[in-house]
Amino acid sequence: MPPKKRTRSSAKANRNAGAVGPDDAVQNKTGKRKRSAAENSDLEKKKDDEGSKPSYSHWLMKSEPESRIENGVDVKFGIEDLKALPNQRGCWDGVRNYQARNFMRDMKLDQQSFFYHSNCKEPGIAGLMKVDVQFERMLKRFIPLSELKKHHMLHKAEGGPLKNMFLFSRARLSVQPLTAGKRSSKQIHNFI
DNA sequence: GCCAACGTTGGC
DNA sequence: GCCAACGTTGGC
Repeated sequence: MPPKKRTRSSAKANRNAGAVGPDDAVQNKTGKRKRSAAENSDLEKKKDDEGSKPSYSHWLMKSEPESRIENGVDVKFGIEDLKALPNQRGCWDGVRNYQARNFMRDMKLDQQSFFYHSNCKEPGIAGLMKVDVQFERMLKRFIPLSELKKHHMLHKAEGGPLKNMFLFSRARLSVQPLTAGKRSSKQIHNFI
């Protein structure tokens, strides 16, 4: 098995093939620091929002396809790296942000996730994977960030499935739902 | 490499 | 619980 890799928020790689690993994704290093705002809101959700959570069907996950050394470790993990793993499967670890972690907990097996290349020469969506984490396919055509933004702006103005995108409203969120509801998911899918 | 955005930490 | 300092993210 290839060595475990970590990135900043995006994350990656491949310890236990076939498992999305939200449980160990975010750790409390000391176990005694204060709860973050995100953690608190998480707890509240559990308390009084049970059952009324929106259910998402498609996701977007960011990772860095270009080499960059962080703490002596190369964090590179692009879609080609996932594709190259045994069974084209890996484990998406190293996610530290609590909201991102919570989204990972909402994921269901075999849902689709778009593989976004970030912090690189050509940021954008490169391909598709299944929540498993398994490579599914490359997109017919790479969709650069600029194009995503164009669609997003248009949908915002005229209505459309991409009118709300965490990609543009929440900086630094490495795991995010792409859309809610079956209809809009389908629309998005056709799109791509 | 720069730096704006923003989440986290931790003293108070 | 506030908030300044700090660290990370990620486009450019």
